[in-house]
Amino acid sequence: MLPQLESRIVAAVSQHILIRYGLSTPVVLEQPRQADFGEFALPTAFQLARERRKAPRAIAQELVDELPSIEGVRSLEVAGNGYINLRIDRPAVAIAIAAPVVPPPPAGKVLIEHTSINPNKAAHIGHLRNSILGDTFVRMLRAKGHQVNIQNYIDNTGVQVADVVVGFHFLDGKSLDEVRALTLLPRFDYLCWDLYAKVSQTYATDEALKARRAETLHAIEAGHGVLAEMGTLIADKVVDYHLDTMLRLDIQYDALPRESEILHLQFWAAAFELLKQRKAIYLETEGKNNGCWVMPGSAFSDHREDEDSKVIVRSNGIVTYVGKDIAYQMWKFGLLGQDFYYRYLRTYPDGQKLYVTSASPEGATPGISFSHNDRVYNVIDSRQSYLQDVVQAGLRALGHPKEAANSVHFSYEMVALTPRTCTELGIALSDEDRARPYIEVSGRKGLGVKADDLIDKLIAAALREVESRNENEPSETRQKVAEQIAIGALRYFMLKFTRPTVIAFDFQEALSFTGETGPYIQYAAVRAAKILAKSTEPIAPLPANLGSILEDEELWQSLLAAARTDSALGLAIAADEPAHLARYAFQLAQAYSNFYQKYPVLIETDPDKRNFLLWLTATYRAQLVRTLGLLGIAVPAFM
RNA sequence: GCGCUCGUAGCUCAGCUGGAUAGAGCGUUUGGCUACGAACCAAAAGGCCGGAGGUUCGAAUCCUUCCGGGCGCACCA
Repeated sequence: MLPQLESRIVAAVSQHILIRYGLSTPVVLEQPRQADFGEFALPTAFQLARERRKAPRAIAQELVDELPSIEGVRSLEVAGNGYINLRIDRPAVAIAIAAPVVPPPPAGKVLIEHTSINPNKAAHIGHLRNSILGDTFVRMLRAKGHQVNIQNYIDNTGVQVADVVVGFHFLDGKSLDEVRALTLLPRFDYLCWDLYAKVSQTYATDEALKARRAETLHAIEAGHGVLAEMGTLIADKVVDYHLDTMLRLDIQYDALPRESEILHLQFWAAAFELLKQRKAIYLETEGKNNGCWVMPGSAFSDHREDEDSKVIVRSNGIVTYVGKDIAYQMWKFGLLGQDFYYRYLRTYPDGQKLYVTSASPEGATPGISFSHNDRVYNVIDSRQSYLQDVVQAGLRALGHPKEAANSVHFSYEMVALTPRTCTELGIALSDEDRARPYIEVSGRKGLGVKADDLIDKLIAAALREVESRNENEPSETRQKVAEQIAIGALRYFMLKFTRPTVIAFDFQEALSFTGETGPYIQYAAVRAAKILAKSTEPIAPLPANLGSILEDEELWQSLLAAARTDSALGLAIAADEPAHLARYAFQLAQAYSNFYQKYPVLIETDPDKRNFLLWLTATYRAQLVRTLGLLGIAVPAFM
């Protein structure tokens, strides 16, 4: 494949520069702006110009004259004011592309935490962005040979669960049994969605109810009594719904670490001792934080003065959220000296087993651990970057700079709603809000789009299209195809924006299946499959001599476009940016659509050329399927 | 106030470690289906890359500064 050739060129040029000039200038290979410039371009002469104090063009000429020949490279030429353009040996590359994908060498053990939705209400579109980003990055890393384990953290003892318990018990006067009965009704997660909004709004006017919140939270943290039981019941059921919702998007997990176990196994106590020993935190004896254990601001920021230190343990002795997070992060790297027990929870349709943490060995599956990772990605929205900085600083202060450096906050911006979509949802907006580019969603206000509602809506829209185009297909297969298209549309929509971009969600835009969308890419793969299915002849291996076929510039460019998947994957991983791969998928589909239009395959009369076109169609098909697979998007049987 | 982040075509966004004439989708205008299925293709119009300085052979990209959005700076999670 192409990457081998690329690294061969880079190696040859670097070595030459080292020998000839004694410089270890990093060599970069670019794609020329215009196709007829060649396959690759080297801007190396510009870099050397500075050190050699010589005109770039003269250096480029010197390089071209003196560079030894490189296998697979046909010619070098100086262009512009110092570029070196490379033309490669086309038939050799074509044949290399046809070679099977070599499995990557085993890489390090990686943990990715994503989803991590508060288990007190249904998932919404913002959560979908998190899960889709995380899941896609998992697929990308696995394709590169990493052993990845996927964690979905469950904060089942936090205030948000407490709020819903308050709602059922104190606001609606429900007993434990009554709540248990409710959990068995359909869409219990939607019921909680509404109740959570109701409770949050009632707090504003009802001080007595607000006092119940602290009481409930303490009961849940302690882990016994009716309130705690109710909390467990609610959280477990809502998590079940979240797992089902995510499974619709083909998103799975290996383990669900729960806050309740972090409390009961006293992870924090172990971390606290280590933090004190290493003097990473100290007991404040004056000022507003008097009596608290704090981390000095200088530990996590160059800009912060000491008065901005972060409280880790409150003056009443109770640890803060960040404190627990430091302990959890230590566990991820195996630095805590203890582990969870793991209880079997469910088996996914593909046979993959899911485990949930447990506080005792009873009922636990022995011999399992998800700790001791080399690298950790936390997929958490960018609003929490300050806290993630503190967690990282904690590791550094404990004397683990390597682990701190391998802690990645895989941050992303929120998903908001366009004013138009708010209006469609029946949400009243002020004139001020209507003028804004987007409106932030809010669980407390019940303002948002539920994930399952959106998926249902997408499926319905896709089904209408599928039915109008495929009258003869049975309804079950049409339903299945509509689901694949809907998921493709949703996943691509969430992936095409880079992480720091706020997505202003708009129904009209999300429900569109034309242009730069998942279905466009799926459609390209389906069309390729259709040609291959209709062709009655087997595809012969490419001959060494392809004659004049590859001299057709457009055909050659088309072939080249189909060969860049590995490069695109590598760049996307290096940049921690799934959007790069998503964009590549779209470009690949565009290149294929263009080829499809321009080169009718089955009616081609020259048998050699027909075979080549068939071969290229199969190559495109394989690359499209593979790239879509990395994005978690299936290719339907028809569209 | 401090920190982070963004400002690119009418709209929504790409632009990887600075590199050749700044790209795509939508929208607009025009052309292409007796079909390897048009969820498509081709073409056109549309840009002082927020402003001003600087570094460089070269800046949308790096630095400084200003302007304008967003987010974060709890003994909440």
